[in-house]
Amino acid sequence: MTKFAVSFFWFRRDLRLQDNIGLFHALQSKYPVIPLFIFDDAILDSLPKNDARVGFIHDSLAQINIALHKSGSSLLVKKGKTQDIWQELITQFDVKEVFFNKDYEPYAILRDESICQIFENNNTISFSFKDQVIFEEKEITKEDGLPYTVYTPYKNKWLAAYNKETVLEYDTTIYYSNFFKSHFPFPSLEQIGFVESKIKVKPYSFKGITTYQDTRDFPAVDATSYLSPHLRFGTVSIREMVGFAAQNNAVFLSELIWREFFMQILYHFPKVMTQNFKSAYDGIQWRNNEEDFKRWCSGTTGYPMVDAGMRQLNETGYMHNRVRMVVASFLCKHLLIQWQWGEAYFAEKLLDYDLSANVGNWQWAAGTGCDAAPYFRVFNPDIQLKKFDEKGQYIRKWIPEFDLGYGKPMVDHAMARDRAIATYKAGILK
DNA sequence: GGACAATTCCA
DNA sequence: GGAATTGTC
Repeated sequence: MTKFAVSFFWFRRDLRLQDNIGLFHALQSKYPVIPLFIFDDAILDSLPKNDARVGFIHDSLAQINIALHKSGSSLLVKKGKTQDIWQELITQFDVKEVFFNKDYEPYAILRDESICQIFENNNTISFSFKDQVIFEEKEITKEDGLPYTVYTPYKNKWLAAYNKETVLEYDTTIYYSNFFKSHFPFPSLEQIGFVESKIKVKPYSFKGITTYQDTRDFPAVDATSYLSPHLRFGTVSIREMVGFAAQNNAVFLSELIWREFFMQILYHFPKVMTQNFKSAYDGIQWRNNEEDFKRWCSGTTGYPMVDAGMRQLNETGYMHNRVRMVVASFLCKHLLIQWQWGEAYFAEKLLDYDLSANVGNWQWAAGTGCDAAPYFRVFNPDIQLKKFDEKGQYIRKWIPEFDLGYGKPMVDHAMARDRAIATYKAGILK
């Protein structure tokens, strides 16, 4: 039996057809292109069966599949070990070329190296592209070529480089006729081994970007852009969003630059996944009390701002950014629980969970990170509440029993603050 | 005297 | 960012 000579486009965290650089190049291959997604066992095995992010991936793939039907094509969806799937595909098809967009996480880098070895052994040519970011890890560096570890100079360099660059939109639609004609079966979520979650990813809004600097500190005002899960899974193009932010809101743009800042930090310092960026902080004697941690997770600390945030997270997979800072500071400073515990909890719950941003921001809150909050900065959850949710609308939304007499704080603020500063002081190596 | 703003310290 | 201290009406 002769095998079809084909090319593949491999979707990973770029779940869109439009303005997708790897796909744009794939469709100009001289072979028909099979679009592929692999549900990777190495990632899925550790997730709960109702993980909302898997549901979102599945929904996004379904939309891509429907769009492909219009060109007489369809998405090939596989589940298993990525290596095994590719071994199987190269026996089924005469795979001439494979195109994909680069992913910069340590696991992804190793995985892609091992897959590219398979391609090489099969005489398959592979092409990878920068699509997920404006500037990748080695494009914005100090004059001596070393990576930045302080945000502001990184940002200045980033902006200067961006203004010089012409960022194009990659129109893939003109090449749709080069998709491989097919009607691959599309698996249900259950066939992937998951069930639907009550938690859903919301659509993003441009309005949230335009009003960002005026509304971002007030969690009761639902002015959130809800962009983050879409950037995480690539259901929008970063080029489009950066372009819009650059035109409309410099503060929002700055947040998108933080995203790339933390991505390059993770790339150059992969130890930050598990260890303090500042090793001088390794001597801090964390209390790491399990009962305290449970109260934090469940939103029953007795501090309304903290509890409302954790309940919003548990119920929706989102948490307002200001509140993220408050709950993170509370865990690390008031409870003296190491940031890794909070990081793991956010990783499980957040719809927009991204490894680089999660460890970057947790280490920022703990004070252990690069360009982090100073150790003596301890957010006062009650003052934060007064400043940013003056009428108590946010806390009442997530704590319905609030007016029925709310519980006592699990720790006294003044005591916890002094304890945190003293513990850090004693633990930070000179 | 006390309300509130500005300043300084916290490595 | 918060708390203590100092300044101002």
